[in-house]
Amino acid sequence: MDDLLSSNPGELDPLERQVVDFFVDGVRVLGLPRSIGEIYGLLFISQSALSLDDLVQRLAISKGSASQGLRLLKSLGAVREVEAGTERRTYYEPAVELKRLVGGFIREQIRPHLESGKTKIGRLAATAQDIDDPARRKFLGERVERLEHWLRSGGRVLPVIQKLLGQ
Amino acid sequence: MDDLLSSNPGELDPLERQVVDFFVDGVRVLGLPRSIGEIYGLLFISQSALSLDDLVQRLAISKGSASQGLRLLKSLGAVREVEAGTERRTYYEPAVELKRLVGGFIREQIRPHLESGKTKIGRLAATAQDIDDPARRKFLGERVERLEHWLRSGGRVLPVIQKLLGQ
DNA sequence: TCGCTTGTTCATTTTTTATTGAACAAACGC
DNA sequence: GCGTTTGTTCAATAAAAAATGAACAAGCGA
Repeated sequence: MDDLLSSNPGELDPLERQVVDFFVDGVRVLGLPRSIGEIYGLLFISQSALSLDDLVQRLAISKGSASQGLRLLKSLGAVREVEAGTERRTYYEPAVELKRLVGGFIREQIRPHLESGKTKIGRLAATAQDIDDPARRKFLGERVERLEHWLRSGGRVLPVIQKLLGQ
Repeated sequence: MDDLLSSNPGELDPLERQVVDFFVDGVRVLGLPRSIGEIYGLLFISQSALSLDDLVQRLAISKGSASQGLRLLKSLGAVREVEAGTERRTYYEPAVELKRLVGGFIREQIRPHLESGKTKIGRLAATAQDIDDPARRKFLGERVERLEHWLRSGGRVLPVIQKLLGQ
């Protein structure tokens, strides 16, 4: 029951393979699993939206991987569900605007770490206060300040990045 | 043969533990192995430079890990060897300037990926040219352009990041 | 209600990545 | 030369992360 442009059989053609591999490499740099790159890559190069089952068949991955991968990609704002009038199953298409992709990554993967880092440094500062030896305590205070400076800098840079990529 | 401030026995004190754990978490975000965080963390919180053997003993890691970890950290410019007048063994101290750390990470871990990405997109563009169907070819051309745009944007943002963190 | 389709969850298995440690090299003094 | 110290390499092992797939829900129509 193939329609004209999508729903191919089991294998990827060479160009699709090339694109998928490109994204597999790309997401590894970001510390994300390969299935994420495969899914996004295939969506990126497909002219029509794909269903979870399309992804399972074309990429030869499990339903579990496809489901989890789509969830993460949705949380990053990297794929959206497409309105399919009368269809029951949902179809997905990629977000291709750099601004959105970077924004989602920063929001979901970077900011939470900056936040928890801030908390940990707070605890660290408290521990450092309790050190008896004054010279040691002074040194630790400097180091803690250094960490705080790092985080502040990080927090200031992120919006600039987003602004620069924003169009 | 302990001297006054360094060369402690086998274990880390609670504050050292806290700092080391902080960096272990930190480097995981960057996709680096935990031993990297342990080594850098201990150096960061130590008032005197440490030798490879100090790291092995204090962190209870193998000589192999310490050696490889130091190599990576040196390549990132995150630790430097300290001049030890008459000593035979070499001692290491951390680089704590954000500029240097970020610069090293970009140079060693980001730029190479941007470069290889550029190459791959070139090959992709070539493959896309050979597609027969004109509509499909047009679509692929647009996607390739999109990728090229992403990489150009990335290349433009990196220097800005470095500049903003540069002091 | 049942049966069928679509999608999610999570314990187990597989794959990937990091760590270990033994063998090796290099540098030094004697 | 030899013995000792310091550090590196890399094949084998251990640890961590991702993928699988079976069991489970949720939605829908008959």
